[in-house]
Amino acid sequence: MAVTAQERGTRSVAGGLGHRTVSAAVAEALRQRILSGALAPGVQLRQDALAEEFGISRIPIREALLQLEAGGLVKIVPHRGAVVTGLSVEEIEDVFQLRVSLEPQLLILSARHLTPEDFAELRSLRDEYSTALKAGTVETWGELNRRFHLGLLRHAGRPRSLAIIAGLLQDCDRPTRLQLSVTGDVARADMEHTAILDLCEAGEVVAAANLLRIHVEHAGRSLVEIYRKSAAAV
Amino acid sequence: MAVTAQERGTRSVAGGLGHRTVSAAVAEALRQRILSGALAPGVQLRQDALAEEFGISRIPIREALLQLEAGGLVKIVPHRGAVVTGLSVEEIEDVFQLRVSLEPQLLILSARHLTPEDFAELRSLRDEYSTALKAGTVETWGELNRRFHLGLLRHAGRPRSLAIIAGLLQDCDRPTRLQLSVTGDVARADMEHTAILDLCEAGEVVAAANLLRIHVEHAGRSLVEIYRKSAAAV
DNA sequence: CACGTGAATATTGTATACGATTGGCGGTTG
DNA sequence: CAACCGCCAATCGTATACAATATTCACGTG
Repeated sequence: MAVTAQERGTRSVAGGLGHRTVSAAVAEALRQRILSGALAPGVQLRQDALAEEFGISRIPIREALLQLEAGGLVKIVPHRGAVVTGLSVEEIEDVFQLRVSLEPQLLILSARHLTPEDFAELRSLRDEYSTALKAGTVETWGELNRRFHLGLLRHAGRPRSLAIIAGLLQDCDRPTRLQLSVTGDVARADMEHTAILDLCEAGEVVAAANLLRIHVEHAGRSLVEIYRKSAAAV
Repeated sequence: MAVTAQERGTRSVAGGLGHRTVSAAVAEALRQRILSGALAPGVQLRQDALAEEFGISRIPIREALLQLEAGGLVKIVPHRGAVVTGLSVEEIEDVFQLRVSLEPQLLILSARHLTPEDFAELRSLRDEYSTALKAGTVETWGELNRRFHLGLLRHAGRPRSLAIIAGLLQDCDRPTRLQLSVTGDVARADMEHTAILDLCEAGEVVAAANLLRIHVEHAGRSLVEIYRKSAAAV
């Protein structure tokens, strides 16, 4: 067993039309809406409306909402419905602090097991990423960044840690769009990704881990600062 | 009608107080069964059987299973049902490694904000805990240990970290029963809990954090060792 | 005029019924 | 004798229907 986190790399990301159940498909659709910002924090999701919109019954809607609650994207209150969640500044700081605590440590474990194929894939991701940034297609950035970071840590042999980090990255994703569309940290992140890759390939795992730590620290600080300025965050 | 476990609790699940929905009550009932070991890893949970046993429809059963999947207690495969999950040795090592990385750090943040009321509660928990151990009532140990550790870290101001640690502690819980009924680490854990409390109250937060780290490290090593010996772990 | 109270309404929670998918079994065939 | 194919039973997934609960608003009362 222990197959909880592996398959999501190959299957669930795979394609929109590969879903075996309706509820899973709805969950994915809603997930993307929330992550893309189309459904803002605080919005209430009414089962009837969603059911009618998707042309299905309420049962799969309910199950999809439960799956989303598992990922922390909505909060369900009995008899009162589901509400899209948002992160407070404290929670964002916490998420980045966790990433700082965990990611470099895992990179040290994972780096020396990265294969040439892994490096090829990571470079490809980085390229996609910088292309997407130049094109201004912010929608895909979070996903690409997530896959990049997870790809780096893939071979750490720590499945539970990886699952946790996947969740943290997803939570970073939503607020990060804000950061990216505003600041110039974009280019910096791109350069840092490249540098981390180079250090890993050169076998300088400790230096790579340090840079990764700085990379995450900076992203966190920058994001928190922006969040504090646009103080409307719930 | 082989198993009518409904009798053991005179009140029907639907009438259980504290739960506002049937699905939540079922989820809690199943959770306790899994955590207590009554439902071993690998066991398949059939919705029809559970529905009949609880005297309710399959819908709340399904939703309860989804909630359990959120907590990682079962794995649901489309069209093939839910199976109780077990942790591999690697995952257990990972869980304890995560606790080692996170808990001491949070204790440093939390310790100086612990109030006299907090200390009173923590001492009470520790007393309950040692009493339960002398009485051999292993069932409650996990819950008490969880509340003790979470209570220590309560004021760290890191909500997300706390939620993650809560999950880690729950995952430690199941395999830990094994450890406790076998080894003599019981008394040691009790003493360490007391010592950690004393150091916190004395303001020696760094020393307390160090001891906490050692405490968790030892529990992890001991458990992994036992797991490796009784190699039946799935 | 403020405020508690009650019924009406909207929304969620659960039961029942039907359809879809999976896995196994027996028959047939090379 | 082994392997393949189609049928059948078991189980899960979804739709429809009903019940329970929370929210809203009008109403009467202090």
